[in-house]
This record gives sequence, C-alpha cells and structure tokens, in this order.
Amino acid sequence: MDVVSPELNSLLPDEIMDTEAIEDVPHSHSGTTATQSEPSGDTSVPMETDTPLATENLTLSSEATEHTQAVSISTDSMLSISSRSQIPISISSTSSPPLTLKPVLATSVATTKTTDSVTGTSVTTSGLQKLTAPFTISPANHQIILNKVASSQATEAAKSSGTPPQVIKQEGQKLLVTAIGKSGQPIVLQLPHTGSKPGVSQTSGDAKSPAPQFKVVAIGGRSELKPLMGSAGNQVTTLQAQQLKTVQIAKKTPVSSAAPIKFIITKTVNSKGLSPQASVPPVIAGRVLTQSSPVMPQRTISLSETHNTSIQSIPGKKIAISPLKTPSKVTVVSVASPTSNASQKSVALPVNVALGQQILTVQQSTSASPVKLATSQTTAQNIKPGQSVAVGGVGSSQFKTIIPLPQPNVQQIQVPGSRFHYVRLVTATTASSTGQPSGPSTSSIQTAKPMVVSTGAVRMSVPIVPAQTIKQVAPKPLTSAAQVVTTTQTQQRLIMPATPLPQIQPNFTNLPPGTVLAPAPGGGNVGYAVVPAQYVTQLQQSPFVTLASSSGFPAATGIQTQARLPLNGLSTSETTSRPRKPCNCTKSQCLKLYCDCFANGEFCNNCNCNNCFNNLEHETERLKAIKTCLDRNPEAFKPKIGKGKEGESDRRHSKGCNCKRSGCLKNYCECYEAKIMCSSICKCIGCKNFEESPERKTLMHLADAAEVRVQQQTAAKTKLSSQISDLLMRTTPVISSGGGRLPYTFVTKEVLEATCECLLEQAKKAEQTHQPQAEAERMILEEFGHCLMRIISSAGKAKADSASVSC
DNA sequence: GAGTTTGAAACT
DNA sequence: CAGTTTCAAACTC
Repeated sequence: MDVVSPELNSLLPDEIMDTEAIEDVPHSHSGTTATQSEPSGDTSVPMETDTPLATENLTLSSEATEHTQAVSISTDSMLSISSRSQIPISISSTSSPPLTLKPVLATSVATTKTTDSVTGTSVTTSGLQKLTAPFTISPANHQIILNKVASSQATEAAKSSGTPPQVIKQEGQKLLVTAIGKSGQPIVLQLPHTGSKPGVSQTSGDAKSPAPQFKVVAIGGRSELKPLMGSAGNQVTTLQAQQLKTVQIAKKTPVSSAAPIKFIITKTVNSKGLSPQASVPPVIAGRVLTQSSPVMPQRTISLSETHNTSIQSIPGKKIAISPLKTPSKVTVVSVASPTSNASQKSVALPVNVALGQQILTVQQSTSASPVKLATSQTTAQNIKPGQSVAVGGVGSSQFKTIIPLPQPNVQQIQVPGSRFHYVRLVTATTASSTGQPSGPSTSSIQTAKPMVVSTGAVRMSVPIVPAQTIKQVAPKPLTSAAQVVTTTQTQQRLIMPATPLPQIQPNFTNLPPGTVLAPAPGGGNVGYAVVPAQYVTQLQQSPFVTLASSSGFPAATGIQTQARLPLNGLSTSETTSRPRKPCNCTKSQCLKLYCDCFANGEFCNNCNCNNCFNNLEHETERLKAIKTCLDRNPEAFKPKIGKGKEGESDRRHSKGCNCKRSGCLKNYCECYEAKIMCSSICKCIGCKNFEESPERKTLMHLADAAEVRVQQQTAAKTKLSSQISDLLMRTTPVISSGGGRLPYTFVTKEVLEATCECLLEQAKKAEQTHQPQAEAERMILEEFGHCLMRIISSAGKAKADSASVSC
C-alpha cells in the first residue's frame, strides 16, 4: 500500500523528492526469528518477545545475538545502531549496507505485532519492555520508525492483527532515535536506557525513576556518525548517554569497521508483514490510532513514510517501540539532510510506536525532505482500547482530527534568528516527574543540553542539540527538517518539522513550522506542534530553554522570542542574523499569507498586528487557515526562492514576479527583494532586474554603498557611545588641566549616587504625603533639576577655582 | 507619521 | 484561468 499517493508526492518539496531512494525491501527470504534478550529480567517487564511472526520482526535487544531479518536498505545507506554493550546484533539486509544492531546494556528487545485495522485503528501491544513496530527503514526517507508498545494488552491486539510488525523492545525507559537526513547523512537512533539495570525504570510515576522517554533524532548529515544525545530531560546523564543506543544510517559511506558503530536494534523482517496484503488490515498511512483503556492507556507512535513507487512502499510495516509503563516522554528530533539529487525512490515507513499511553504517528515523505512527524495523544480515560485517533494520514480522509491544544496548556517560545518554535504543551492534570532537576544531560553530543521545564504541574524537558552539532549534521537548514516530539508522562508532545511542508493534509507533517496540533477530541491534554528545524540553532545560544510556566500560555509571551525562517532562499545565516520584522496586519488576523509571520510559519511575536490569531491561543483558527492555504496552494509554505539548478547563483523565484510598475528594482518585487534576478518564469513588465541591466547595477552599487555607510555609522555610534560611557564612569574629574571641562565631567559616581538618593528621597516624600502620581513626578523632576543646577554650579566653581589657582 | 504605491494573495 | 478585490509592505512626502 502506498503511504502517500502520487499526487501528494508531487506536492512535496523538491528537496524531499530529490532524496536518494532507499529501498526498503521486504525480506521474505530471511526467515530469522526475532531475537529477544532481556538482560534486566524484571518481572514487571515482559522479557520475552511477543512475536507471532518471528521471521519478519525487527527486534532490538541488548542481549540478542541474533538478528533475523535482513533489512533492505538502499545501497548507499547504512543503518547502524550502537549501544555500549558489546554484543553486536547484525541485521543482514538485502542491500549491501549492513544494518547492525547492538543492544544497550540492559535493554531487551522483543518483537511484537502492530496492527492497523482498516478502520484505522492500529494497536501495538507488547510488554512494557517490548517494542513492537513494523519496521521500515527507508534510506530515502532517512527515517527509522520505532514502535513502542506500552501494555501487554496492546501486544495481544497486535497479535490479533496478524501483521508481522517489526518489534523493537527496549527495557530502558528512554528511546532515542536519530534519523538521517538526505545525502548520506547518518541516521542515529539512540535508545537511552533509563536505568543501568533493566526493568528498574519501569515503575511509572516513581520520582526516583525517571519517566520513560523516547526520543527520536533525525539528523541529516554525512556519513559521519553523530550520536545525538538525547538528553531526555534530566534523566539522561552523561553516563546514561553512554548507554544510549544508537542507530546510525549513513548513506553512501558505510560505516567503517573501525567506526564504533554498534547496533542495538535487531530487525527481523516478517515476510508476511512485508507483503502488502499483510494480514494486517491495510494501514492507513499516517493515520494514528490510539487505543487506550483507562487502566492501560496505550500510546502508539506511528511513523509512516510515503512512497513514490508502489513497489517501494511497504504497507503495514511498522516499527514498534516498547512502551513504558511509566509515563513516557517522547522526543523526536529529526533534521533532514541537505537535499540530494538521489533517486526519488521512497520507502513507506508507517511506523506505529505505542508508548504506554501515547500514540505517535509520523509520516515521512518519500524523500529526504524534512522529516515529518505527527504526534497525537489521547487521554487514556477517554479512549477505549481499539478506539482510534487519527493524527495524520496520507489521505485527507485519514486526518480525522486536528484540534488545537487547550490554550492554557500551550506555550510558545520563539527565539529570534531561529526557525524553531518552542512549544510547551502542558497537561495540567498530570504532574510528571520528568522535570526532575538534573544537570544538563550529556549525550554523545557533549554540547547537547536539555530544555528544562522547572515549574508547573507538568514539566517537559526537551533535549537541545547545540547548534554546532546540528550544523555539522545538517549544514543546510533550509533543506533540512527537524522534528521533535516530546512526550512526557503528562502526554506532552512537541513536533518540530524543519521546513514548511506543502500540505497539511492528508499528512499533517506538511504543516508549517510552528504549527501546533491539538489532540484528538477526548485526547485532552495532548497536543503536538510543528516546529522549524533551526530550533536546534537557537539552542546553541541558550542551551537551556525553560518552558516553565505553569500559568497559561498567554502569560508566557514574555519568554517568547521571534523565530524566523529563511526568507526567500537566503542563507540561514542571512536570515538568522537579523530578526524578522514585525508584521502590522490589521485585517487578515495574521492568518493569511499577507502576513509574513504566518507565511513563514511563525507565530506572531512582538508584532504590531491587530486581532492576531497567529498564536497558540488560536491554534484552531490557525490550523484551519493553514489548511486553507495549503488547499489553495500546496506549496504555500514552501520558500518562494528555491534553489536553482546549480547552486545559489541559480536561485530563482518559484513562481516569478508579476511586477508592472516597479521595474523589479524595488522591494515590491519579490525577486529583487530576495536579491535575485528575474527569470523567464517572471511575468513582469518593464523588468530591469536582469544581469546586464545598468539600472540594476547602479542600484546594487548604491545599495552596497549605503550599507557600508550604515555600517560605518553604526560603528561610529558604538564607539562614541563607548567613549561617553567611559567618560561618565570616571570617578575623578580632571579639572586641573584648566581646559573647559563640561559640567558632566563632574558627574562622578558619587555625584550620581547622591543625585539618585535625592530623587528617591523626593519620591518617598511624595509618597508619604500621598501626592498624586503626576505631582510626585513633578516633585522628582524638580529635584532632579536642582541636582543638575548644583552640579553645574559646582563645576563652574571648580573651574573658577582652578583658574584662580593657576593664576 | 500619514498617505500613496505596489504587487502578492485572496476572491469571484 | 483571468479579472477584481483585499491586504500589508514598501515607499514617498
């Protein structure tokens, strides 16, 4: 089954389509059984794998020495999962790139089934320790889907479904997955283990045991392996980081043997599962079904990847990540690698990850395009087992619900110069232990630091990847996509797509950055947000972002900063170097493309707009507006200035301008504004914005000169200001020179303090006498005037005295 | 800062 | 798809 229809694929950004095709081939031939290893042996956590279909299951186990199924990966790509444990689990893949899985210290992996019913209900079940998921790794998509099953019941359901999902079982409470972006960028999956001992962390709600966390980080990068550290909140310590399981997929550059690549995930492929007809009812791609009983709420995270070719698409493939009994936090960060011209073969990766009470659905576009991740969570109470919540589907029909989060539960933070929006999703009802104060967790990435939510009933920690690291991995933010899904016990979710996606439906991953999707009805506290990829860059500047306010989102505006997206193809550095201009919308409610903020996928912040709906408080309207825009133009949120055929020099407007009177030499012209020349697709009249245009050259020359002047003036002002400040701070005025010292030279520190005391005294006096504010201000100003007069007088006297002495 | 110009977006 | 209207930014004074 095709996850994404061809139509949808056509709508995808070019960069997505350009990705190398990595073909995930069902591996019927390898009939290996899923290996299970339960180092922990914790009773609470089922150690055995529930793999009805052992052959096609993908299993991650620390101890498992076997890997069963070959996972076909595009020839260039390599998937590696490493854990500290030395037991290598290798997964043979049909393709040359080997997939190796090594278990984490105590983690065990069990394969389970995940079923997606035609009705759209997918249930992934397994023991807490089990990860069940139809597992698909498509190099093209650079995503790895893990499905985590929370409850054994879910496992049962999965079995019933009959799909041979690939199961990844992890005892650790944390799962970190890093996906590779396009061109040869490694995908790293890290499965941090909450506790050194398996099964220990499973106790949910235990303050001592960190809440289970699941993190997926997709970083576009070259072949180099960069284990992203997901510091899942506080719980990931440096030591823990070492325990993380890392799956790395490198395109084109297979990991050298010398490379410390260890595979912690064993992937077994069930031929049945691979078969389209899979016993599993056709899974609606991208559709997330959440079933949870009040007692055993289940959460499913499904990642699906669209295919351009039906052959490549593997319906029913799912990767399940073993759920955590304890409230789990899921963080997914994916950064798409720079676009590659690789074949557009895509592999559908529907992944369902059931995490205890959460269901996360992620669909990935066929290409290396920005990773798309959708997360929906439903409250366990409202959702019955078997009940499904659709979070994003390939087809619009699959998109059952997108509901804005309750305003009080959402906070947005925008960081200037960054494409990322920080979104805080708070569930008031639940208090999570995730906020445990811990030093900055360290991961394989040393600089990575978690965002810590210190206050509020719900605390959410978002691993922040230092910009440096991110840059290394994803040098080109524009093409890269990052998604972060954070699920805490409180059911918080954060999704950060790197780049605006053309469509909101059926794949909600197409939502523009900053989009926050609310949980399905009844889902209550859960929501998900789409955040721009440069989020990571922001992190660099502020390693810790505190999303802490228990108060409602509106109150959090103070911490909001403006996030920006690259404008019109300008380099990220260009766009991020200066803050975006505030909008002044008055009639559009900032929900139309007239609004630059909205058009850039940003929330309005510090703008001058009136009746603004471009914020989390009006997420419903915003989502609707986004959908409307995407319906009208699937590429509405794509950068208008796309890459040219060969580098930036060929950048051109995707649609071309239609200027009539400006000669395309004013900023009215989008081409000119983007500092690019008009092209053949432009419909402008009287265009003067071409290479040989003398007017253009003159303008450019003048513009350059003006810029230089501005810089010089700025430098001069800075210097002058510094000098004045330095002069004022001098404590000892120089009066012996006999020169004409100005009065301010007598404004020494002592004089300033005395003046301030006088003013304060005056203020107190006014307050004691209950003077009106205006009168109080008058009194203070008068006092200030007196002070000045005394200073001037003293200066003059000193000068006179000095002169007399000299005489 | 107010008013005008401009062209993209939205609408018909 | 073309024509018109709406809108907000760019620009002018």
